Amino acid sequence: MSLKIYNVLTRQKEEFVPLTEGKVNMYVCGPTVYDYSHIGHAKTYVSFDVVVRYLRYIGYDVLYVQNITDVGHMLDTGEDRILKKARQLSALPMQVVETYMRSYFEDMDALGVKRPDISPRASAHIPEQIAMIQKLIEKGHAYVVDGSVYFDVTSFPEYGKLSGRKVEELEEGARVAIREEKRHPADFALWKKADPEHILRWPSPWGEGYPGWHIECSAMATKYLGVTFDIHGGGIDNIFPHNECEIAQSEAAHGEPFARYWMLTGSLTLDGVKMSKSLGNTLTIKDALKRWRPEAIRTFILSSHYSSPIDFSDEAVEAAHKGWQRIWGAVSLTRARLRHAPEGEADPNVVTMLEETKATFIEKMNDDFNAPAALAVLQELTRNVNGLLNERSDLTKGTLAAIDQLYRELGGDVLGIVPETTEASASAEREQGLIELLIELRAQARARKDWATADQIRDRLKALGVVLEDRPDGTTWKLA
RNA sequence: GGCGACGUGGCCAAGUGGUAAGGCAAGGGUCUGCAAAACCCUGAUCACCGGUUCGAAUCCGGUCGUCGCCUCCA
Repeated sequence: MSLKIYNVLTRQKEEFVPLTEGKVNMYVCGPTVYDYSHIGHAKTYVSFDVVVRYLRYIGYDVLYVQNITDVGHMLDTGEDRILKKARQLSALPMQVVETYMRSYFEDMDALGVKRPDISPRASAHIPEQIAMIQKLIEKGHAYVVDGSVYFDVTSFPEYGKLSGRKVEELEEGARVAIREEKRHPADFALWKKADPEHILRWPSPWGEGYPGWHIECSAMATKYLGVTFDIHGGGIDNIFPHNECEIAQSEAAHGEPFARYWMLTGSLTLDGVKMSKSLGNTLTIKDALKRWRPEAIRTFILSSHYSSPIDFSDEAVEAAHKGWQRIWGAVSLTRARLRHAPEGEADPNVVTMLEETKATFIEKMNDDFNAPAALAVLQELTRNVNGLLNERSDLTKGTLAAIDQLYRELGGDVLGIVPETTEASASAEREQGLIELLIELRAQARARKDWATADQIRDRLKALGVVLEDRPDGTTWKLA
């Protein structure tokens, strides 16, 4: 069975056939780095992280480009977001950019999001953007007015094909254009003339200015992925005008299709309402990570399809966390048992079960990256594994290693919710030794039915965050 | 006002024509010194109305409701 992707451009689920066999060129709109990243960013980039991980898992050579917007993104007041923040902090614009870009990568690293292969910055690609604008002017798709350049939407009949909007409708509902110099209210800026106080500025054929917001993505995607490439991703909230403008600029400039498959992620609300600065209900990734481990947040995000909107709430994340703990418990126990298991080949029956699990998992992911269904497969695997762990004391190293390996692939490599190492192996050797010593002493106490001592050890360790569980084959421990 | 999405058991959520995955919560049970964990068992006819069909959660029409976009947003 082959991979199918819901293509927003055609509003259909289509078989995925890359331009070049075995290779995927992919672009995802990145953040504008003017503040700390919030959990909405987490939803989008974790979603695409799993897309990239899966494409690689099934053998594609993926080139993943995600921009960093550090100039050109205007507020509706016409003010540059970066400049506004810089003024608030009395800092240089590039200090602001540097601060929040580093913060963004920190957050993504913490969430287990693999870094893009290229993270191009808009401010580092001014010449490419200018060249593209010039091409658009030459081809009659853009016009210059007093040092600024605008894209002429009437010159591109397909404008609106992604979002389903029509220029005529836009005109009706459009607010009074702030810049009267535009010929059509829907025309958008490619290049803006810099006012004297605007310090983010570059020389151009039209005078000192700065690029519009949309042109960077077109210019950088083209530079690194080619005129036509395979997948373009982003949040659904950018479908208009941003994504629409990208298509218009690129296809008008090159006369070739831009991205072939468009994948857009659903938005995230917080306790039922959209996050917004004015309501003050934003939750940064850093704050979320103080409450939940990254795997819990990833599991929560992957519990709904990437294209669905999700609502972030304590209860929902907590439920996802519990579900994750069940999987992680089975993985930890498998690895613990592996250390003392008898040598031997893998049990053929278990191997068959694992193969079926893997096949089903792939089937689900092939269906437009259905992570929630894939997660359910992992849960069923976990039920089977826990059953084996409970009932069979004779599991060999081969069997246990095969189980561990499947979790590493599906839960680790693809979904990124199964860590490489368990707490036991990750923690310091001395600490491990101390815990095991206490477990031994407690076992002796239990043997002589000294429950007071046994419980004291367990309770004290629990207070320190070390949870003991007595099983038929011995006591295991894990970090809470 | 325009465009679009959605409405599945207490909660979250898969499932797009053949009699409803999974997780969380709840109840019962097994195991256990106790606990924890795990395992087993128990529950929905899919917002409502009408239509198409041998047959629909799944297609069509309508009603109600929720949300997103249309202006900056991942």
